[in-house]
Amino acid sequence: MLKKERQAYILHQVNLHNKVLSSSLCTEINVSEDTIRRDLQELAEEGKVIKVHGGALSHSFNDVSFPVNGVYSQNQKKTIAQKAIGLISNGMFVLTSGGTTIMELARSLPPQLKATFISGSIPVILEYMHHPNIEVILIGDKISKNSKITVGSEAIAKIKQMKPDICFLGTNAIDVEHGITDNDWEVVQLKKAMIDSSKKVVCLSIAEKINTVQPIRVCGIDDIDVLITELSPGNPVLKPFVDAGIKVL
Amino acid sequence: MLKKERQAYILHQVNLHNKVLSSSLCTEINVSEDTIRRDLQELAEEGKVIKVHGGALSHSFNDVSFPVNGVYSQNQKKTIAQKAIGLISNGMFVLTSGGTTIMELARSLPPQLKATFISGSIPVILEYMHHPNIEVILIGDKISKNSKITVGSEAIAKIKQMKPDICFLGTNAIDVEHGITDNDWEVVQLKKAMIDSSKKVVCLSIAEKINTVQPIRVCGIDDIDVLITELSPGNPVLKPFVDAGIKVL
DNA sequence: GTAATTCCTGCATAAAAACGCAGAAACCGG
DNA sequence: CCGGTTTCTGCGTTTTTATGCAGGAATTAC
Repeated sequence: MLKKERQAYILHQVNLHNKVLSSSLCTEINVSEDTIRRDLQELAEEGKVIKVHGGALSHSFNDVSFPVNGVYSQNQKKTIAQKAIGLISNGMFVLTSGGTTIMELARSLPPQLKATFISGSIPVILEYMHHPNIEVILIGDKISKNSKITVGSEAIAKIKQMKPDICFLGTNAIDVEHGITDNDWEVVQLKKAMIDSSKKVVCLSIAEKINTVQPIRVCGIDDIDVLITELSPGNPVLKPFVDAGIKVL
Repeated sequence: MLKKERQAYILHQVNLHNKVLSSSLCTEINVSEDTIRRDLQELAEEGKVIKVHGGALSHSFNDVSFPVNGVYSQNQKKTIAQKAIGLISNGMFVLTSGGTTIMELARSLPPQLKATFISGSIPVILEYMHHPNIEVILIGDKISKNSKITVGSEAIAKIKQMKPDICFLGTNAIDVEHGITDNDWEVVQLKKAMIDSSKKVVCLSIAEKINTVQPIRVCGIDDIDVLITELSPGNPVLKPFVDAGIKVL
């Protein structure tokens, strides 16, 4: 087999599977590992693959998945934020959790909106503060440095005293069977309280998180009134939620 | 599984869920905890995640900071902050108001200090959050967009429930005859509550504000235990305060 | 406080890479 | 077709890398 031919084959494999192992290539093509290594090196120098210890990766693997500066999947989250804004009207009391999706919602609020926003998430509160017309209520308590929200019994007690018109939950994982789940015990306690207090519960989730599960349960899907993703409501992936009686946007 | 591949997976998980545990990752990917830890360490060095005890956090909304516009008389305020820090010891409950002098205090806190800091000022709270060892309690209520602090009866009620060891007040105007005065009614209400609750009241003021008066009265000088300025305690301008029984630093 | 995790350091091992070399194959100008 | 040159390939050796393991220190949780 010719060198060029071999390299073309390797390139094809990389693009097909996003990854190749030197070891498997050399048995497939029946050449020594050195040859494969030299081929990969050449391809890497030409920028056609990314060489790593043990094999090579396709370009798409490495670059795309990592947002340098901003938010992961920001465009999807912007879409979600726009849909969510449609549910808010003037004069409403809106309770929100934290998370990057909610941040996106906060940034996208139309300037003329007059409503009251309540949250315990510091980054989200900062966004709300920039808005000219909304009132901002901050839920106080001990601050969790990890999640940048106030956590504890005081915060939960405060939430339970309220009866907001609508509640937006940034979601970590959602599944038809297990409902909303999360990975931080304190955050879960807060979200539970938020769900209990609110007249209407809206769950914001990028499609990637649908049908994933985390260790701690927040609520079952029965407790959710509306589910918003960046997908169109007719998408098959959302059908189980529609069937369960959730309004999907 | 290739190392890069694994790291890409980890990064993806972090971006998706904002937080990962080393323990759960190592069962998911089926490698030893050491490997996961080394991966997280590398990713952290590349600035792609933030490593914490037991796992890692997403970078996305973790470095919140307030736009800090040039602080007026910063050097004097640094001097004041240094003097104020001398009054804080490990284990104390410290209540603080807002204002740039307090900001300077927050920034200057020694990293090894372990204490609990309480405030309703968003910019100050953000500074406290950057500190590795202090606990931060946020007083919640409606946010005043002007002064960036929480104001209202809930906030005042919360303060009244506490009995902090010491209270640091950033001062707008102080005068031997009229005591501490200010120009924002809501802020004054809060400061009054803070003074009432605290075992010890420390007033931080740059010399420029001494012997000035604002329209609304916070308290008389009898209520002040300690006065800190950038001047030496022997300075003639401070003599009236010494004579009034205030400890001047 | 004490117990349980988690972290770090050094080390051992196995896998992979780099290097030099030599034989084989391809190329090329006559 | 042929000698000379270049390129390619495989092999053995040395280096580097990746990973796991054991212990003691540090941190966190109860």
